[in-house]
Amino acid sequence: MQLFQNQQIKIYNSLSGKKENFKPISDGYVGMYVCGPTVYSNVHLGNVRTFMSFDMVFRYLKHLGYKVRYVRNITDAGHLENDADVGEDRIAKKARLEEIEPMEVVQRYTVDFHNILNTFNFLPPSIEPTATGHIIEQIELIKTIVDNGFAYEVNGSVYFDVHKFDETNDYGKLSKRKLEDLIHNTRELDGQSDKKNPQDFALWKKAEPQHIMRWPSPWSDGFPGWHLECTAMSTKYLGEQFDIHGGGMDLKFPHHECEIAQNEAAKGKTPVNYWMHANMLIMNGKKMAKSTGNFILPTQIFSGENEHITKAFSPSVARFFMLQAHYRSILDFTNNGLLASEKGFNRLMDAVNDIDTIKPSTTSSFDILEWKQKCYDAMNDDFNSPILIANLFEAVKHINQIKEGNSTSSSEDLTILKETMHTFVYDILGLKDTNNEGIGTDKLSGAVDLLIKLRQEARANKDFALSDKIRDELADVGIQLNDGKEGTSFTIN
RNA sequence: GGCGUCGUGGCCGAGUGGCUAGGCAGAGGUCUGCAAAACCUUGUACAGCGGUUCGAAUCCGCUCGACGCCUCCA
Repeated sequence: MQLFQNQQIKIYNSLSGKKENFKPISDGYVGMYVCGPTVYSNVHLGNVRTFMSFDMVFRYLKHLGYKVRYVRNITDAGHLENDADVGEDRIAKKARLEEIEPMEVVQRYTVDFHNILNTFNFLPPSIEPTATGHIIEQIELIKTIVDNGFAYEVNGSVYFDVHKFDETNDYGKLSKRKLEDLIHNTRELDGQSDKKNPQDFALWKKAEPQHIMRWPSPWSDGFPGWHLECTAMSTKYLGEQFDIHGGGMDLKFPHHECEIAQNEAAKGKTPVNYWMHANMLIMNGKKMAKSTGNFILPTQIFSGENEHITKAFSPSVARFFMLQAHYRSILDFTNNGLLASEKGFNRLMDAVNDIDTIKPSTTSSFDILEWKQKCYDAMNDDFNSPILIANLFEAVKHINQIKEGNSTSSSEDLTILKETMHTFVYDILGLKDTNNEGIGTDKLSGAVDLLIKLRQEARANKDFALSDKIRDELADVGIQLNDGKEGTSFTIN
């Protein structure tokens, strides 16, 4: 394994609001935690974007030679739909509606989540813990927080005392909120509340009699608060302090803020060195969210069956589309954007494939090492994939110019070019050449090659009726012939 | 109402105190029997109004607009 740890990465840290030089706690090792999905329905594309951003981070850190422990949880304990003390949790609600066990809901959508991520060519995380598998750790954590005086029990439920905490610590440092402002702006919710203050959040909730997902605890039969699981699991697998914590921008407050508070209250330490937040994917200018119905499912993109798109797109095209925007920017999902990305993606892949057919020269007209460093520089600058992609297109242009005889490359440089392109395109961006999959590996290419030969003969005999018939009918079944200087090749659409 | 992010050429989308982002579309060209595909060439944009500066689209202030969070949410 080649090491590239001399590359200095800068990460935008949400906590400081600045780009900071990345320095892991232990040299050569990185601990990264990312908040995973609540598995109560199919993941939509917005969810995927967040996880894709961190998949790219994971891939790049690994490429640099870091030993990365990447923990991404599955939230399979239901949490309430609102902050009132009564109400149904999302998983239980789904279970009731579909007349199945809550754990069937969890299983169904966990499998769906994994399938979708596999289709998008995600690397699996190192550990994928579930909330329900860590109830004991969560109860222990609550006990510690209570012992430290930062939580109180009321009627079998335990709440985090935000006001008490804020006397000695800084509640709101991540989301740049002041408790003072929160007091004035917290909405009054219906229902009786046991909380001392509306800003307090639940660590443990006593279950109503009909609540199915419940566990025994010193306080009541109940279930843990939502913010708790991430603290319990990140601490267990990454330690009380670790390097990177990621998640969607919408989790910054209250979820991540509460995680910090829980850690500080329990361990007296601030848990995370670098907080990273991926921005939202929007559609039609509005946030993609299950709760509003404004969303698109990955399977609809692959099939084209959604009113917002005119055709199907491959997973790699969708991936490429999302990586063309920086992870901290809001990205608007549009059909035109996908269409543009698809063409660009195909051009990129064609060029990567063409490297093998290039004839080397004795000299190079392109500074390959400088270009390679520019690729690293882009990624080092807070994982700037759009700049990286711009650089990759510079190489595409170079490759095409060589083919045209307007540029040259030595064979050593070609080797570096190919290696670097493969590294960034396949290993780091995680793209796959889906369009040309299957070509040359089955009997199809032999058959098409025969048709190409027959068409060549027809053309030589000036039998254009026949040659055009072959061309057009192949096009009808999705095989496109490409006439070039070196003969005719084909692509499958 | 509070906090925060943002407003870039036809579209998408980077970045920066003075020097080309990139992709798509458009235009011109090469190739071709004709096409398609491919390739080459081509664009001087940064919401508005003030201010700082030798110089700002980039820094500061205000205005307008969009979005996000403040309640489950990637």
